[in-house]
Parts: sequence; C-alpha cells; structure tokens
Amino acid sequence: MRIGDAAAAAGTTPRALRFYEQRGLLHPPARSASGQREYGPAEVARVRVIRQLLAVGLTVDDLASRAHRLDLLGEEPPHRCSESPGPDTFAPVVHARLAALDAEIARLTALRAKLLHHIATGGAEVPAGT
Amino acid sequence: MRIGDAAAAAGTTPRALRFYEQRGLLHPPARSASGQREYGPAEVARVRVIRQLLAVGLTVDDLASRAHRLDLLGEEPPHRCSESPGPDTFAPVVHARLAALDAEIARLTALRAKLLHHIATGGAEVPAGT
DNA sequence: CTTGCCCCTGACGCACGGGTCAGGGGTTAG
DNA sequence: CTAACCCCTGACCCGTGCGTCAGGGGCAAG
Repeated sequence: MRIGDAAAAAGTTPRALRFYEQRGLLHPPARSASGQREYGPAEVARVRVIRQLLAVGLTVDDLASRAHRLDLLGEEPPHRCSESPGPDTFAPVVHARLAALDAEIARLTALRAKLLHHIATGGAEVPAGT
Repeated sequence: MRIGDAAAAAGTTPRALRFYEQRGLLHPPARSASGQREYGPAEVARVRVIRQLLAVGLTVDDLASRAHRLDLLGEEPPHRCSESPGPDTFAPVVHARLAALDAEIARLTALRAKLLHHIATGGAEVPAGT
C-alpha cells in the first residue's frame, strides 16, 4: 500500500501522514526500491488512532511524547487504568487536556457574560479586574 | 503626549498603538515636526474602548469595520439600541461574536465529553459521525 | 515510448495580535 | 556636547496542523 491509499484508508491525506512521520507519531515506514513509502494495515490502524486522539483535542506534541503507546491503544482493554494512571499511559496528557479544556470553556463562558453585559450597559465602564 | 505615555495611559504598548493605527482602528494622529506621533486624551480613551472590545472577544477586523463608531462608545448612553439594532452599531458584530462563542463553547463541551468517553472505554472505537 | 497519475523532498502560507530585533534619528537633562 | 532614553519604519517570530506549490522521478496502461 502506498501513501495515497493508506491515507485514504485512514481518512486523511498523504501530507498528513508525512507530517505525522516527521513529528514522530509514525515510525518511518518501509520504502520500496525507488524510495516510496510502503504501509500495511497496522500503520493505517495507528493513523486512525492518531486521528481520534487529535479529534479529541490532544495535540501532535502530546501524541509525540507518548508515541510508543500509540500502537497498543486499539488492542488493550481499559483494565482499570483510571485507578492507577501510571506515568506510561495517556492519562497525564488527557487530564491536562481536560483541564485546559475546562479552563477554556470557563474563559469563553465568562467572556460571553461580559459581552452580554456590554450590550446591556452600552459597553462604557471599565471593570476593575480586567 | 507621545506614544509611550499614551500607550501606558491606555494600559498597552507603543507597538499595539501603531498596530491599531495600521489596521484602521485609530486615525493617524498628529505628528510633531520630527515625525513623532502626538496623542491627546481623546485618543487614549479610544484605545481604552478598543482594548475592552478586544478583551470581550471581538477581533481587530470586527473593530475596523466599525471604526467610525469607536469614538462615540464612551459617550452615548445605551438608548434602547437593543430594540432597533440598526446597521450602524456594534450589535451585528457583537451578536456574531456571541454566536461564535456559543458554538465554540458547545464544541469544546462536546470535545470534553468525548475525551471522557475515551478515557472510560479505552479510546478504541470509532464513532460514526466523526 | 508516451501519457497521466502518483510519489519524493523542501519550503512557504494561514489566522491572530502583537513581541522583538535592527538600524537610524529625535529630545532632554546634566 | 554627550549620555540615556524615546521614537521612527520595516521585517521577521510565535503556535497549530496541515494545504499547497515547485521541481524532479516512479509506475502501470495503451
């Protein structure tokens, strides 16, 4: 399987696969004699996992720092990881993302409230703590 | 008042004032004989208004499109603008921002839920509508 | 052999609100 | 007069996840 087909199979683009490889999310794949990347089903599955994690809000750097765990994610059962989130799982980055997400939601919610306040009052006064 | 003092008085930096001027949020100010920008209290007040609106989530482009209204904001009373939000006020951009804000909050909230779901299930399955 | 699609690497673009550096001149107190 | 500080313009930098272009080579079908 060459990069175009692999990308299509994973629901993304060749450019993205090369990018993931460059950033360390994918191991450099086998190459044909002429230098073209050759992918198998395992790599495609890994790309799918990557895409899910990115879609969920993790960053490329988050994934790069846990790249060695990416292959296993589709196969291991949950096995009470929420009880002992060792330093070798995604729990740390996930929880960090969660916290960042909560902070961002709170920020936007506060912003929304301030914006409404500005509408109501004409937006002229200066709140102290801003 | 030269740019440094004006910026300090408005709670920002010289760079930001030049930036606002460049983007059309501020009228080009008077210049001294040697070319240095000269600001009065009115411009400082305008910068304060700009900063409030930016802090509330409007973009520089939003403000640029309504630049001719920026001077009046600190002086006009609300005067039932919420009943007839003519095409000449900030209501359109504010409401657009509000909608964008709501959409973003909803998106992040959904993301948060998905992230939690991934933690709970091990993050292996592929939801249909993603 | 040629056509046409796919692949390769390297490098710039984007959106946002300025920060920061570079190189040169004004301004004011001592 | 000079030091010290401020101002001028122009231009590159940041972070994110790729898109897109440029220039050159591979691979399968007719």
